Amino acid sequence: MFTILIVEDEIKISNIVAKELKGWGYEVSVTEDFQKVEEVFLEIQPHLVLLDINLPYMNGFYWCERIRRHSNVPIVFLSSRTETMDMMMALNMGGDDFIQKPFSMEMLLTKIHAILRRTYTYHQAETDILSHRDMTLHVKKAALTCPAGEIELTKNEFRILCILLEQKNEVVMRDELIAALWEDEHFIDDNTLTVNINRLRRKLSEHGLEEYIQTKKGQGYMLT
Amino acid sequence: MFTILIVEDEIKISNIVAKELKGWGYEVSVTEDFQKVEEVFLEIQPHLVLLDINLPYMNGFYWCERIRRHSNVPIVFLSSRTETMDMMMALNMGGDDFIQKPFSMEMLLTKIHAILRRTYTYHQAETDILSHRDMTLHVKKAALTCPAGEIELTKNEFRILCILLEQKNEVVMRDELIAALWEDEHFIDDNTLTVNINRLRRKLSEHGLEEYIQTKKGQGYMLT
DNA sequence: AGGAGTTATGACAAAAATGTAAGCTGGGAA
DNA sequence: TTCCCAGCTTACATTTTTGTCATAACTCCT
Repeated sequence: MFTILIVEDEIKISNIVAKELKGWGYEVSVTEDFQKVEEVFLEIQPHLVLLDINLPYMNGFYWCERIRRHSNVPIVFLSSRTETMDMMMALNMGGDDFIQKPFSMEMLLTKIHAILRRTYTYHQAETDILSHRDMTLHVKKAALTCPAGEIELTKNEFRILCILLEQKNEVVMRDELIAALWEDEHFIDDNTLTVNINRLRRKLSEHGLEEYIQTKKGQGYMLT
Repeated sequence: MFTILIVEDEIKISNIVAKELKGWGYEVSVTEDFQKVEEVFLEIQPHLVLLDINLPYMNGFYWCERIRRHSNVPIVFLSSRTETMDMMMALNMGGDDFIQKPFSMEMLLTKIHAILRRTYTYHQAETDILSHRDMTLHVKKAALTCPAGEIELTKNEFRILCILLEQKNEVVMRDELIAALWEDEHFIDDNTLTVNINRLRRKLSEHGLEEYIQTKKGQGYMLT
């Protein structure tokens, strides 16, 4: 469940917003005690911050800057100022969106939803995945999928493929691979890498992924 | 460097925008051939899509929906329609932002920048590392480090730890773990999971990480 | 305390992964 | 052509990993 922190001095507004958000299943904390924004923030570790710009003690930009020193939590600014400058400043300081008062609750919800989705839902799925042509590596499963099905990878195969995928369309030096796989064990047979590449290639071929790993003679390997 | 795909039928506009974006160091592709949006998309694999809503062949919503079947790339809608409904629809369909024409180039750049930051910059460092207390899992190396040094993990240990780390401070059900590790092999011994947890625990203990994995009886396991 | 249900542990055999050695290939240089 | 060298392939022994079983330990009831 998502937790949202509202930093707003107009209690009338924060009450309405908090109630509405709670109705949609969010957990909501409100603070008007601006001296304590950071304490509250650390305590509840919100998934998103709704931050009014016009605050009595220090303005929203100040708190945004403070929050950004330690956290990448999404920040949505609220403001009755309509100047474009404010809006751009908010975004340039690390804010994620800007909503002008008065706003419709529906719009607020939609924007919050979109940002939470972008921040938490999408990314999680995306970063676990490295793909290239017909193969998809599910990093956190250490398994590969292709049109022919799932391919189980050993630790070595997984590591090699990760490195190649991270630098696809670039040559990865043999040395770099050896360093990455065997760290300090410098007594490793140079041919060991070749054998491991061979085994990976075979496993790919067996599942219809042929000639994915290309040899760059005298240098290393490359995915194409 | 970031690649941006512009899908826009008014060439006047796309030219101006493309030129401006290029000036800021983005790589830009433009398409007005809407039959081929998907081909172009797959070919260039953009980091962000600028999508006009009012397109002659199929509208922007349609393409958004098509793109979202395969990709979570950020999508920013452009539209001369100002109705709130359009804007909300755009966000609800998986869009990330909505810009009304006519727009200032500055505003467009600011928004694009904010979204790219949210999508790619913030999380990058965080994603291949999962950590908890004294242990750090380097996801793409399938290896764990702790004050005592590096801990080699087997495939099963790695998978279990990934799942626990992704949901740290939450109980992970035994069923969930079994499903994640053995997918369809429903003839797996239920105790097999216990044994694997046991082995993982032992390996952690041997490196000074004791009592990290807590048993929640009748439910599953939890990292604390 | 007794008993049922759940989790932990140790042992073991089967399967998989890994490093190394020995010989092979194929293309470029002499 | 012949030779050389980087990389490839096959084979094999060793080490790891893995699933299962049998048994122990624990927890929560009554």
